Amino acid sequence: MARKTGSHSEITGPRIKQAALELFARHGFAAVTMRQIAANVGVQAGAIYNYTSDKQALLFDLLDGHMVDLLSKWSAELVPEDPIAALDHFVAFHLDFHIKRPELVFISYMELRNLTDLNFKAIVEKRRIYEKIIYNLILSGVVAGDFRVPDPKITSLALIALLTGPVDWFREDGRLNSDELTSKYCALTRQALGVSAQA
Amino acid sequence: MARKTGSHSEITGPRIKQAALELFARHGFAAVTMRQIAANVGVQAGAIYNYTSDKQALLFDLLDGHMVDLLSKWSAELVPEDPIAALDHFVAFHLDFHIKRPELVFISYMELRNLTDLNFKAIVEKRRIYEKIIYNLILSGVVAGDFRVPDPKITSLALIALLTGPVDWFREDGRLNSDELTSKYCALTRQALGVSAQA
DNA sequence: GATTGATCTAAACGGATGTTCAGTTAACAT
DNA sequence: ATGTTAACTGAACATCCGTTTAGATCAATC
Repeated sequence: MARKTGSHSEITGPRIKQAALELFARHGFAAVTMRQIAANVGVQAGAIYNYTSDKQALLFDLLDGHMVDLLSKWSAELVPEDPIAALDHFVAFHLDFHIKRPELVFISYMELRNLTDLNFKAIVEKRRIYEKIIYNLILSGVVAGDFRVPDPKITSLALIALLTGPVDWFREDGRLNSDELTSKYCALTRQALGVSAQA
Repeated sequence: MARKTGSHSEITGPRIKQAALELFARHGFAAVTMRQIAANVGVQAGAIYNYTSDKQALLFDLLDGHMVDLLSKWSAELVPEDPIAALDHFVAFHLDFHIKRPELVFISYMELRNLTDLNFKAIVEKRRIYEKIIYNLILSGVVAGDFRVPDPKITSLALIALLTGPVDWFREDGRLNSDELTSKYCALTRQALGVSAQA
């Protein structure tokens, strides 16, 4: 047996990526076998190598694609100049982007160590760029006198931890919908950054 | 060859645990082999089975011991009745406990999925107890009128994410020492929970 | 100084791993 | 109808996995 009916190359490729994503997220990169991924797609293990050079590339492409997606989507945003409005905008953007991709967020945090040195550096560099974005955002609010924070650098790291937390527990069909989540976290971050209440 | 000079049972046991902890944290449970752990201790793989029933037990004992340690240490704390002072106390306790055990915190988050069903439930139950502690702490502050939070349940989850974040980046020899970290996070959490500034 | 038991080694076990590859099939071009 | 090729199978590969086990070594005991 070989190819069934119809050409499958344009459907099998994405399906392998999707299966790898789900399995890596659920069981971890090291615990997932190529045979499991293949079985999930309905194909033999060898067929995967028509679409990826090896298991490592499968992981890297997922993580790198995630970061490229994040940075390019933020670049396309029209960010208000007012620091407080910009903060709200960022909170909404970050929450929305991350909540929609819980598996990618999860493996991007978990599986960094399973990247080879070169691949690792490539991802960390893109992450550093994103951290710089939020650092500058906080800094401009401090300079403008809108935010009251003791240490912008620490605050920027704390803010990322705070805003990424919901990925662990938020469910679209849970007690809150995403709009309610966003408005609650906008209020929470405003408060955390010392925005005066009447603003 | 077998035993060198002197009895080693009381030294080899802890060393296996320590090696397993370090390797699990660095490479992940599934990626670490019994032979690697053994080599780290300076022993053959088979010798490990004098101290643990299998690889799974090695992981579970680490995670369970961590939670038992956390809960018993908090029980031993003398917590002020005043909600704001209690919050400060909790922040200091949580930060101190967690930044002293970065590897255990890391694998407690990462390797939950590698536990068997029964072991998993045992850990999650202990974690739930800890989450309840901070939830009640926030609730009492809200009832007393000291905290101003829109949703105590969400705030308690956000607070844990916020306070556990430093584990990822805090270094004892970094820009901040642990006292500075604690005071900055006390201020940050007070602000986040809406404690009025003059308090 | 022989016996015992704790501690460990070295080798082996069946099975699983990532990856390769010769061969097969189905779709398409001519 | 024939040839070509993309897409896949099925089997093989060397190696590694967690775990077991028989036997070696040493400290302690009598």
